[in-house]
Amino acid sequence: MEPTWNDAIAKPNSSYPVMSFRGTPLLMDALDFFPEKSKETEDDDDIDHHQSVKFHVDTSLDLLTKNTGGNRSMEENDALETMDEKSKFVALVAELHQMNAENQRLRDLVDQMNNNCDALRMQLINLTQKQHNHANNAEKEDMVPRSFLDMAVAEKEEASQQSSEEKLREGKSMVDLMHQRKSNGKDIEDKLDRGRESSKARMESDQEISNKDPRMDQTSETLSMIKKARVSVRARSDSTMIADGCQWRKYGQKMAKGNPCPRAYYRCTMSTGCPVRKQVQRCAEDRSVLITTYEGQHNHPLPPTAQAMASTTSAAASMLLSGSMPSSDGLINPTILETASLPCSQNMATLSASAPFPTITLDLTQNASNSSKLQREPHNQMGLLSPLLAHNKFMSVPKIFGQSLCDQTKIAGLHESQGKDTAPSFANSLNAATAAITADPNFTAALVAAITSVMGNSHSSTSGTNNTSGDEQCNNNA
DNA sequence: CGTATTTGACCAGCGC
DNA sequence: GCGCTGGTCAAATACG
Repeated sequence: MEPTWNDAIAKPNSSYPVMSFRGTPLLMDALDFFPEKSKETEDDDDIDHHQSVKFHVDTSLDLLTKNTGGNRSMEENDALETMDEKSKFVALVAELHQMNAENQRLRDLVDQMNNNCDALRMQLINLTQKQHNHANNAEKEDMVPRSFLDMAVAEKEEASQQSSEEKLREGKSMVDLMHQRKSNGKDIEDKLDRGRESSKARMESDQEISNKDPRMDQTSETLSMIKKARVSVRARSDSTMIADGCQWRKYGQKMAKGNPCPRAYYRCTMSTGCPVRKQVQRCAEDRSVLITTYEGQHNHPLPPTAQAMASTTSAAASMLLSGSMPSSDGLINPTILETASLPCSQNMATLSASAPFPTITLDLTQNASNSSKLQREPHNQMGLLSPLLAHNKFMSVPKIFGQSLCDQTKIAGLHESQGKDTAPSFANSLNAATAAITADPNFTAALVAAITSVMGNSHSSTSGTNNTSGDEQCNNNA
């Protein structure tokens, strides 16, 4: 059991560095007036620390030896003054130590929170998969005509249960890999490839699984889909791009079918080899609406302003695919999915798992017209957050989406487009997939943060780019 | 001159 | 196989 916030707060580090000659590194950090020198010796052994301590000792001795041979009362006064200054100095140093320790403790807490978040996310994925399995088993018991997906896995269902869970864990480890942003993109690709190979090898070595099993390459398919999973943001903006905190370089522009406005292609330039790309296009119906589609995950640290959108993309991609993870039970075949709106969220979020890439669309334009104040202030879209913020701030976001997801009658249009055999399975799958996405606190918090970020910067030009591309021309023409 | 943008060419996937 | 479309590349161009 990992320590919680309360535990960490209630049990602060008892080894707060105080003024002493123990030679703790924090002492020198706090008093370091030569950071470069300190960095050079930062990785050295304890000998350097002893030398640092000796420096203080020697200084004290120098102060004391300067006044030898003088008047004894003067000596006492100097000693008292020195002692007074030293006590003040000690107090300041102790305060610095406390601030340093507090800073370090907060960093540790953030790390712990991130770890806990990841662990919870994995648990959520696991639970979702188990629910999938239960639903799938119940379906097969109830339904005489099985869907082709069920038929594909029916024979080995019982025997492959364990291997499915192993594959699930494999897939989760792949999702974890996607979150290792400190490694470069090539490393991630290599790890993913190795993971795919090991996953394939594991499945190949599994005598219980037929070579013709359609799930054979589903893990690799899922992984590629994770990389291709997209988050689309619709927002009203007069600028050519929404400000998401990242630096982008335009590498192409195309005229898309059915839209007179060109589509611009950007790639992230905050790090060499960053695989993140985005497409920016104005809506054909309403050219004041800017549609930004993100794809991929950053492989570098992000500024806080970019963290929100990146987290949204990352969480949405991983959770979207985890909800539709076909590796364990073949429950969802994304190619048969179609777009589903979430009416309770007033079409604010749309899950589109249609081929080839699943996409979550965040429609930030729906409520803008409902607010007269917003109409007077076309750039201000904070009103769009009202559906989220009006419900206990961030924490109610999953509930908002969850309610819509629980009402399967609201995706009736999907049932019409699907066969009778596949519709219930699809509805359950979509429900579970979207529930997994929207129940993820990381995603929902990131979603709200991203929306806030976008809204706060929608009227400003995006950092790193200042293009006058065709979409702006299109907007001007419109 | 270095960097960013533009834009036509090229490629892959898909449907017919 | 062919055409269409989306996506990417890279040379040319613009800009600071």
